[in-house]
Amino acid sequence: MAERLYREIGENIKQEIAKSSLKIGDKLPTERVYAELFGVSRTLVREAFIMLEIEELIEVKKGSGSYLKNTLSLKTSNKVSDVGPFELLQARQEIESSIAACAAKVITKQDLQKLQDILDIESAELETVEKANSADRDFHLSIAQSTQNIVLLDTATRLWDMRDGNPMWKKLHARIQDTSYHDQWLEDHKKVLLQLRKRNPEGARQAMWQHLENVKQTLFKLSDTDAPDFDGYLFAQPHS
Amino acid sequence: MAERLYREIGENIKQEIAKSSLKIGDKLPTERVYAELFGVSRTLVREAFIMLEIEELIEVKKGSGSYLKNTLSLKTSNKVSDVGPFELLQARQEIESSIAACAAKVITKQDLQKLQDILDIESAELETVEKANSADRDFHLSIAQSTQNIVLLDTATRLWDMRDGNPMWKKLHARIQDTSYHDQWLEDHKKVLLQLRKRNPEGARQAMWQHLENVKQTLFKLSDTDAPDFDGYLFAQPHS
DNA sequence: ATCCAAATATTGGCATGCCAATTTAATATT
DNA sequence: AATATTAAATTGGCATGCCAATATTTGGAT
Repeated sequence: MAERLYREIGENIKQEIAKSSLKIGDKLPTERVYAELFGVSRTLVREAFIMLEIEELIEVKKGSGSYLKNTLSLKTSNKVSDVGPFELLQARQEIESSIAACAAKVITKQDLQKLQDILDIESAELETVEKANSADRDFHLSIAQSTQNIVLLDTATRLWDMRDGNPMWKKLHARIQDTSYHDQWLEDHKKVLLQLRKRNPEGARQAMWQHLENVKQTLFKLSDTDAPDFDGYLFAQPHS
Repeated sequence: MAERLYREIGENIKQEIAKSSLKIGDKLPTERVYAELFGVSRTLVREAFIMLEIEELIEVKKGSGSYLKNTLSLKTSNKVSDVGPFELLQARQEIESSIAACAAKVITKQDLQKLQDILDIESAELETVEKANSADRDFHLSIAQSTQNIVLLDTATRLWDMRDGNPMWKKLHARIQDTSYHDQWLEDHKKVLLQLRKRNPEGARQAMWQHLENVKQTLFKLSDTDAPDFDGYLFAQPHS
């Protein structure tokens, strides 16, 4: 695996911590103890400790010892980069439906007009996949922008852009362009906009929820026909 | 400051990278170069490199060198980092209440026990501000973790950590420790946990919403007594 | 017996030095 | 001259050893 050793040591230490019943604030075994336990030098353990410290799992105090600070990061490899499309969509469903509800409360006429313009583009200009994709993104992020909350916009943007980092998504996306689920989603978008026009928070939440539910279902069907490639990404099924 | 040296070295290296016009993929100066530059041992620089590697800023290759991987983390002040406490809390209210609702559907007994443990710590151990703050963070993020969705956990973590980058928050936070709003919030937390126990999504959503509403109101009052310092941060008032 | 101070032990901080992987330069081979 | 082979230099990997901060024990004074 050609991985740097301190990472392996760090992961091992995480597991040791998880196995033991250490509580937050408790003192960890010393570097020397782990060094002997794993049969490596203390330097390496120290580096692993630095890793855990950066991950805010422990706190290191000179002359005293190291202390458990946080039990969250224990689950190995919290890498967000290689998260599956379904897990990502699940998160987007939760967050974006809330954003839609929030937007419904404060959306301006200009924002509504902008969304309408985007819908017009989506209706007409289905030429290329990129165009459609870009319009789709515009629609979702414009709603986030309508909340007038930079943090919400930033969060939505971040979630959307996570797709691009994942190779699985491209496969799924390639299949989407063949069929015309765009029509379904266009209808979804219209429903969302309608609720936003009515300034109905719960209606907007529900409409956005349903939209992303439809997207999930569509992707699920697609992945079903291409099952082998998507092994390991199905664990994060919608749980409702 | 009493900060570990490798952190300081790491920050210095970040600045050096920022000053120089290195692009992604470019080779960094060697550990030995930095060691001589800063007048420390290579071990220390190596530790700083590990820090940057954990932060996904660089990639270290044995025998070859270290390479710039990501320039995003360099920006100490991302556009969102200097957002006001109220705008941030508003966003957290929207998102974390949804997360709570989501968690209520799938939370395990272990997760519930863990939350109870955290509450116990919050109840008893109000010694230092850091402890209380750490427990608070643990409570909120543990709920996010209970959703078993890494993206949601990542999002919640990101939102929480935005506080630390903002100087305004520290001022507010300094005032909070004086008074005992902790009791109020502890009660809020208990209510949230109760709804999670009942596995009542809408109850959990409401409880978390109310909790963050209370936090907002508290901060608003505090900032009111210290009005001049918070000019420019009040634009993002709760809009409901 | 209690308390305080000094001695001792423990623990992380850090520098030095040698090893292994890789890259680069030199040299041989065609 | 081009290419393959080999030697040298570069670079990160890691262990050892001593230093400094903290914690613990000891012993004497009251």
